[in-house]
Amino acid sequence: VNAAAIIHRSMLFAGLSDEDVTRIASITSNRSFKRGQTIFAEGEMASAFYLVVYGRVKVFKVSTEGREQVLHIIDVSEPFGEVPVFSGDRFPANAAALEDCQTLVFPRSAFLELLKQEPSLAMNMLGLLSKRLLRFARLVEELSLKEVPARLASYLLYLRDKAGGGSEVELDIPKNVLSALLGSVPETVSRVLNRMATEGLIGVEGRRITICDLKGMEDYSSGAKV
Amino acid sequence: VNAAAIIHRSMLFAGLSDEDVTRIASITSNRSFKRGQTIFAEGEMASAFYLVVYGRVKVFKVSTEGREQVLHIIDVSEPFGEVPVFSGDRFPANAAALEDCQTLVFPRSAFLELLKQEPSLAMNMLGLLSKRLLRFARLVEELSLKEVPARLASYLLYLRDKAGGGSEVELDIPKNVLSALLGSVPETVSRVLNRMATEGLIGVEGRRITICDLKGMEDYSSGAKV
DNA sequence: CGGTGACTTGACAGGATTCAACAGAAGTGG
DNA sequence: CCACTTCTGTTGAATCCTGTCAAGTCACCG
Repeated sequence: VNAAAIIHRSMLFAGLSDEDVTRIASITSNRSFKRGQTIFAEGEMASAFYLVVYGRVKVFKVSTEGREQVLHIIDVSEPFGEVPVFSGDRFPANAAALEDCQTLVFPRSAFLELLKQEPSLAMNMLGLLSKRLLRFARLVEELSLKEVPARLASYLLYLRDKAGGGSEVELDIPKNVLSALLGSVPETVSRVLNRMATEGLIGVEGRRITICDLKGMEDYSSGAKV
Repeated sequence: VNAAAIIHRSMLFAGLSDEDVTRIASITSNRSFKRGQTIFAEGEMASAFYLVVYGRVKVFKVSTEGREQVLHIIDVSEPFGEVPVFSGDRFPANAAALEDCQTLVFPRSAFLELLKQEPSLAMNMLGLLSKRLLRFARLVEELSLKEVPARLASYLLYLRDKAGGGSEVELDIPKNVLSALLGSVPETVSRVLNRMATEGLIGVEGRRITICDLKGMEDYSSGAKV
């Protein structure tokens, strides 16, 4: 696979010259993972971060009883595991492959070198971390202040936005991963989906969901009681 | 108040020359707030971020029903409201003064200028945002995967660490703010505190708390059922 | 002294997890 | 190609944590 092409496509390295990109590509190596495989575990020493070449990755925490909370779903051309590059030296969460996937590995020290030489790369990284903070702030808000139906409605509306705004959306992840992303369990998500369907808000056929009552869903997602 | 002195003391501007510090100080202005006063509200356009000179600030989200979730307690010499400098242009949360306090205001554009000229400032900011991400990751974990007693135990142990490790800790915030920080309500926190006391884990006298059974508290904070 | 805010306690209700059982789908291997 | 296991998803019943409502105490301040 062409490392330079992927680097070029990622937001993190946007605006850099071709020359820079090849220099960046030269410090990376490749690692592939099979579906379900652990990429790194919480508490492990971190000497590098990753960029997804193809496939998707989940970043998650695990409770003592084994329940998972997904923090991020990482898509193609997005980086993950970058926090310990700047703070702490261990991964603060786990990462595992949602599908067979390939990653580019950026060694910490070499990347820090690059950062110092390339101010616009630092700015890109600041933008990336800020976006992550925005995401987390929303996640905290939903976990603490909203109930499961509101979180689910938010996610469906988010999918709708991402798809460009039709009335049909398709779940991009299995429902057990979805439930872990919403901070719940598969049973509850299944029930809520059912309830929304009987209330006429949505139609459900497997992973394909039709949003019938957009306004109703927006009310749900804002946390209004029904 | 001497802006340069506060800037010097903050982690964000660590390692910069005196010359740089005076230049930085020159772009700031002062704003004071009374206890309880709103500093900024979620959704407001953000043209600047803040640094606490004295007093403390809470950064928080509010639900439609009015319940609060505290995201951060900002101490002296710490910055807040810095996310929209790099991503989005509106504050993602609210900020209010916990006590009468004074802040230094950093206009966005002038600060971005400085960042480009001073690579080590960018590195400091990357470290800061990463620490915030670590904090958020823990917060999400606790909200989603642990119950209130575990969160409270974690916080008490955190206070103990901060105080240097005795058996006596003093709550640094009122209990209603504490409950909003733990993602709960005053009633529940009061009850849990009571339960821990009757179980002999802690002693409670107003805001002064004695940790009697350190191991027991650590078990609690890890989420182990009792 | 009236009043506001911090804190506590009791009763109650309700959302959500847990446990258990099951149906399909998917992937494996002989 | 089919039997078998594994994973995904669903449904029902019971339990429990936790938030809500209501009332009341205590301390502090104008």
